[in-house]
Amino acid sequence: MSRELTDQEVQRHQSRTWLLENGFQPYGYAWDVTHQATEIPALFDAAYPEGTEEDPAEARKVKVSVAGRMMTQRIMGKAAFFNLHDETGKIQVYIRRDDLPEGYYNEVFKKRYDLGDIVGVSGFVFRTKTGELSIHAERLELLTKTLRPLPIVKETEEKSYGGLEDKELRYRQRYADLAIHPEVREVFRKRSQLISAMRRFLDANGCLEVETPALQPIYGGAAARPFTTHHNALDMQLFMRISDELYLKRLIVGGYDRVYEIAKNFRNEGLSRFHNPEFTMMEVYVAYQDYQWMMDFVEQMIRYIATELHGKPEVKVGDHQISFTEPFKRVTMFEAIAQKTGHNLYGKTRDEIAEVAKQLHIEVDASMGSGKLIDEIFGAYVEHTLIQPTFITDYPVELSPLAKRHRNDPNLVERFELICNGKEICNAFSELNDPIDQRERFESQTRLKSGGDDEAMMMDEDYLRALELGMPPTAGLGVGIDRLAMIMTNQDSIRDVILFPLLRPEVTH
RNA sequence: GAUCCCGUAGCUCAGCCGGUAGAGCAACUGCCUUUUAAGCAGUGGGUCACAGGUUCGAAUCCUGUCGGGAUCACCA
Repeated sequence: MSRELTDQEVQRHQSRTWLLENGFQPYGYAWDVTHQATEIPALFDAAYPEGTEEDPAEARKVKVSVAGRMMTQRIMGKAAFFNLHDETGKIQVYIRRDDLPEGYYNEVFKKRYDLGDIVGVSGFVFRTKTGELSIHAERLELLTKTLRPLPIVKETEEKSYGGLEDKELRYRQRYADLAIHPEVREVFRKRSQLISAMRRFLDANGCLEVETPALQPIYGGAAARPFTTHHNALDMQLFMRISDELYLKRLIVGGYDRVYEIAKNFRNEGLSRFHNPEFTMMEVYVAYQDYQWMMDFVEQMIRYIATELHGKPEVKVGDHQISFTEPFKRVTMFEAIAQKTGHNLYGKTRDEIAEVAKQLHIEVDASMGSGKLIDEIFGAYVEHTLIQPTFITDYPVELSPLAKRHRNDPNLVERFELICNGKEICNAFSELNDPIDQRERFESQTRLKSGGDDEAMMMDEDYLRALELGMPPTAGLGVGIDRLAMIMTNQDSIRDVILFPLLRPEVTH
């Protein structure tokens, strides 16, 4: 594939060739980085206590060596300034013709360096006339020649200019987005910190991190359509996991009392600002506990994570200040619906509930059971109104084929979801460990499947065999990491918390 | 999958009641040894997403395609 180069690219290619032909390495091997940009002010302040900064005898004593991209430059004849951006921030560099080897400033720096190039600088730290802390370069080396122009961001105190606004380019060329937008790098740094905080919390609570198959012969653990693939050597159909739930519970049967996995799940469904076909889910299973215990556990975990990320158990999301401080509200699904719609559906028959749904302008068709209807009403009238973290508890049994029946009502299960900023971020239940009940639930799922519900679960005989060996009472929890990351980083699209979101293939004309 | 909006220079955008493309930054050539959106003088750069149609003439109007965004539906 060949492509017409733009004039700026042609010039950069020519510079690369010139450098090679004149004994300069356009792609260096290493640079001894002693400091990062944001460390330099403190270093300088420590070296020059009040009043000693102006003393000429004291000058040139703070030596640093840094590396990064040259992002803006101001050339003034025989001297120049540029801003060097590294992972942590930026620092201004001052270079003078007479400090560099003969000819380097005019022939190499001025003619062959371009914005975006990665350079190494070493020298001493000083303060310019206008007060900006800068590095007076004693050595300057080109470490990586860029062959394409990088969008340059210029900024004043109040405003920044340029940058990449095109969402498509930012997602497709995330490297460019990250390279020029420190705030985007910060979002993904926060995501990483979120996951490591979660891991610390789980580890500290005696949970064992495990790995289970992503390629599964039988998929299960959620209601979703899978991706299908094929193993050649075994000539076998495999599914990309939609959940790791059934494997983790096998490990509980095996005698590990607390296990968790941070897993990529794959669901063959539509894309939206809340859905990416592959997404990250943390699931944890704790033996000898129930969903009430799990509510306390997840509440502590979320509070811990928020505090680790923001220094306090609060976060601003859009126009809302969300607090994880107080005990989270706990409301049953029926109470929540009654509060928002005025209809108490508890104990009502399927047809009575369908009548209410119609009054509430929800499309009802004959295949919808009472559980489905209740879920629809909840989705339409309640979920988006729950901004502060709220536990919704006690779901209809037909929505939850892997959850244990409620101890006080066999039509319900002991399940909760944590809703925050109008979206579900956790789902948990007391795990069903009666193999006979589980078999019946699978069978009713199988009937749904043959009735055309392609999201219904498959019968999993091996999982039933495991339950027949005895699984202790267990509480299980799933946390949507991407959704949680959206809240913790104040992003309103899942694509802004996934480094490389799925897009249609790029077409080149 | 449905509806609406968007696609113009490397980047950000203007032009869109039809007359053959513009600005700022970036680039190039000069001048300038403490600038900071550096400045001053000059120069180049576009199959206006793609393909058709209407028209004497289309970036502009119409149709289709591709890509993206938003909303809706299913799901976390």
